[in-house]
Amino acid sequence: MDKCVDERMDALLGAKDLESCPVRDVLSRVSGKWSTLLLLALSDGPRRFSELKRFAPDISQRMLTKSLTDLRRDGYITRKVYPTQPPQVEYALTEEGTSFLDAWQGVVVWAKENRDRVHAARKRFDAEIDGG
Amino acid sequence: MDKCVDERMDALLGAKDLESCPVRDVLSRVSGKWSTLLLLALSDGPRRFSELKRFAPDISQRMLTKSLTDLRRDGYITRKVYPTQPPQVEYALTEEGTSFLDAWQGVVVWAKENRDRVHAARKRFDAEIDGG
DNA sequence: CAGCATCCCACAAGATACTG
DNA sequence: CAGTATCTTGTGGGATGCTG
Repeated sequence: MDKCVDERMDALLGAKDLESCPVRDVLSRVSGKWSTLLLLALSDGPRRFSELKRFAPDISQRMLTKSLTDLRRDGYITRKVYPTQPPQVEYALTEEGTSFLDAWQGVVVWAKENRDRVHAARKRFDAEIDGG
Repeated sequence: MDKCVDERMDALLGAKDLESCPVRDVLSRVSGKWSTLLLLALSDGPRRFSELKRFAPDISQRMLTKSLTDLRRDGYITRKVYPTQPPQVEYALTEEGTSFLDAWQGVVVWAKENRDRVHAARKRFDAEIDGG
């Protein structure tokens, strides 16, 4: 069902050679509330669990763990355990994660450049509604 | 609260001159299940409500209406009503919508190019879990 | 320190029925 | 045809407490 959506999505993009859900499938992992932020947090280099938590204090521990696991599962980051006492765990971007971030930057830059336009549009729209 | 997240996000991107939530705020509108698909559907030219519905048969009418309204509110698309009987309504990309799609294409292309890698990573990860 | 388990809630999204 | 209104459900995410 979602499959056919992606087929149409692909049709629009010029690639007809698909057999299952290419785009939505991949992007779903990265569309969560914290995923891209965590990838960005790792873009200067490896970070420990507690460093990431400090970086995003408003993330719940549950979601930090979950997001990191999901990103790891899809190959965006690695996890290295140092058998110290207490234990240390270090997360780092893979090449896949780095190349994704490159693509993602385009969207982030767009969002920043067009933020005012978007807000203006919202204001206009809401005013119209009020006006009648 | 989300504000500081965006500040950190921006810090990572090198822009410190912010005062509220620039990135997440803008992207939230476009992170829905249907938004980008509908924008893509409009990329060949204007489409009527029923055409969009046919393009994505698995969208509910409620979500089609809602997504189109949201996109319109943020200035990505326009809505033109032709006073015929029965009525016709035509949706079209704005320049803002078009330029967003340009940025978005980068991510879509990445997703398609890296789909196999992502799947392979998932398989590896799940196998490890099983193995112990 | 770096998690996992459990409970809970808000909100995105679907289903269905009705209207100008 | 192009919606609106209402009810319901699924799930992303938060809060809290416990462990190696």
